[in-house]
Order: sequence, then C-alpha cells, then structure tokens
Amino acid sequence: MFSQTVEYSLRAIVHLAKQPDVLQTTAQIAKATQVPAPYLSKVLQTLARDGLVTVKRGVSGGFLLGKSPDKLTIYEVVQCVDPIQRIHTCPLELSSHRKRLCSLHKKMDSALESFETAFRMTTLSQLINGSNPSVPLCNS
Amino acid sequence: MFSQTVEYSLRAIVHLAKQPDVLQTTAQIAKATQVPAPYLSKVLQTLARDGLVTVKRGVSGGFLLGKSPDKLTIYEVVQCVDPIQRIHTCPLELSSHRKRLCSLHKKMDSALESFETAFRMTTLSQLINGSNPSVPLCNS
DNA sequence: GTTAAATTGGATACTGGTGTCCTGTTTAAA
DNA sequence: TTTAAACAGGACACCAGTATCCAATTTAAC
Repeated sequence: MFSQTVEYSLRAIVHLAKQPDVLQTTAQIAKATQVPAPYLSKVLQTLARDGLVTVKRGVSGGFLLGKSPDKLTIYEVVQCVDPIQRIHTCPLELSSHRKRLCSLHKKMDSALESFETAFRMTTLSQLINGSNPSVPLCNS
Repeated sequence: MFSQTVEYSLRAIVHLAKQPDVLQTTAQIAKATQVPAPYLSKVLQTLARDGLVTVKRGVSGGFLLGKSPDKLTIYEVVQCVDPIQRIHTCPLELSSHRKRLCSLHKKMDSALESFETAFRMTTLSQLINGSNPSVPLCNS
C-alpha cells in the first residue's frame, strides 16, 4: 500500500525532525533510518526540490529539516514523493459520471479521502512529542 | 494508490453483481468494464480461486457472482487480488518496537485501518442499490 | 590553492505489476 | 461424434519503481 519511497522519506523526515538544527549527511541519515544510502540520496533530492528539507553542499554539508516540525505534516511528505491520487473523474470516462462519480468510484475516493485526512492532520511534532513511549527509529 | 488489478476486479465484480444470475463470458465482462480481456481473464481466475466468482467452463460457460451481493464486501475483493498490508511489526525490526509500534508506524497503520474499514463495511448491494443515481459502469 | 567531504546528475540493472499471446482442456450443442 | 465456444495455464514483452554506481560539481578546511 505504501511505496518504499514513502516509507523511506517519512523515516528520513522524522529523523531530521528529531534534531531540526543539526546538519546530517546522507550517510548518517541512511544509517539511522536503515535506508539504502544511494536510494535515500535520490529521495532527499526530491524532498529538497519542494523545500521540505534544505541542503548544504560541499564539505561539512548535509541536510536540515526545511520547515518547522509543528508546521510540517506527513501529508506534505507523501504528496512530495509519491502523491495520493484522488479519483476526480470517472476512470471509464463515462460522460454521465463526469460530474458525479458512480457509487463504486465514490466509495473508493472516500476511502482515499479518509486516508489523506489522517495524514493532513498529523504534524512531525505530534509524532515526536506524542505520548507514545516508542521513539520513532530509535531502539529505546 | 489503487492498483490496476484492484480497479479491474472491482469493476468486474460490480458488473456481475448487477445481474447475479446471468452467466457472463470474459469477453462480455471485458467490454462492459473496459478492461483488457486477456488481463481480465487472469483477474477472474484469482477471484474464482477464492470463490468470489464461480466459473463454468466449456461452451456457453462463463462467470457468475460467487456470493450473494448483500453478503459480499468490496474488502473481500481487494484482499483477494491485492491485499491491504497492515503494519503489524516494526519495519526496522527494532526490538523495542516489537509489541508497540512507534508513533510513525502506528499512524501509518491507523490510516491503513480506516482505509480497510471503509471497505469492510461496504457490500455490493449497497453499491448497486444505493441512492446514487449514477449506476456503476453504466452510462445512464 | 589544494584537498577531501559531500551532494548532484546520469547511466545502468533488477524486480514486480501490467498486458498480450498461444496452446491445451473442458463441455455444450449440433 | 464432431465441432466450436469458452476458460486455464504458461511463456513472453513492457514499463515503472527500486536500487546501485560513477563521474562531476560544490565548498569547507587545511
């Protein structure tokens, strides 16, 4: 259901959000998140394109979270790397369904909607400062 | 988000559910649902394996819905052809997350759960006899 | 200025989902 | 019994997501 890219990008963002002011290299993030470094590199590029992470190139460079953790939702991350495709028009292109989806596709889309909403309402802060004793990515 | 296989299988099931007692050939279903016939053939095989459709081979054969439309949920269809993978154990295999997922994966799984629930609670009857004037697969 | 750390971008390989085709098997109907 | 309709199963092609590697570029530190 979730692509690897989504899983990886969320891990990376969460890791950065835990120390929002600390520059981290791809290698460091890769180790902490158990994501293959070369692939993570591509994912970080994508995140950087949308400003979700900021990048500093060259020696002693690395990545930083691009937005404040309490203003950054996991929805933004997902949409950046592998957008949730809502169903807006009839996949069969039936003319009479153009404005109003049939019950099947309406149901499918409403499932997507609730999925989307769950992500829209969750910020990185919530994940990190929540009551859950299990710290993301951290074996403590 | 939805695989083609899920989309196709739901179309086929809905089509069969509209006339639960009428044998339909792969070609007929393919035409009505706008699904490539050879691929649909594979999907129908999968559905038949789980008894969601029943098959009659040979001349004047075809497919029938395998269960009563009011007892068949679209969840069963999805789980048959392309199961929703809930997150039960920590993807990073962190020992301390074994029993209790961290906040990130808990959130991801709860999104999957609501997704799943939406499907669990929807029967084929509801889709077909609902108040929605747009009839699935039908340009009326 | 030189060096080395670090990201960028391109090229490449692998894998699974999607899609097609062909042969074999079943079976109703003529 | 023969024929043809229809599904079953295997083989194959294609493409996008996943993953790796390498050369080029940037830039801090010496």
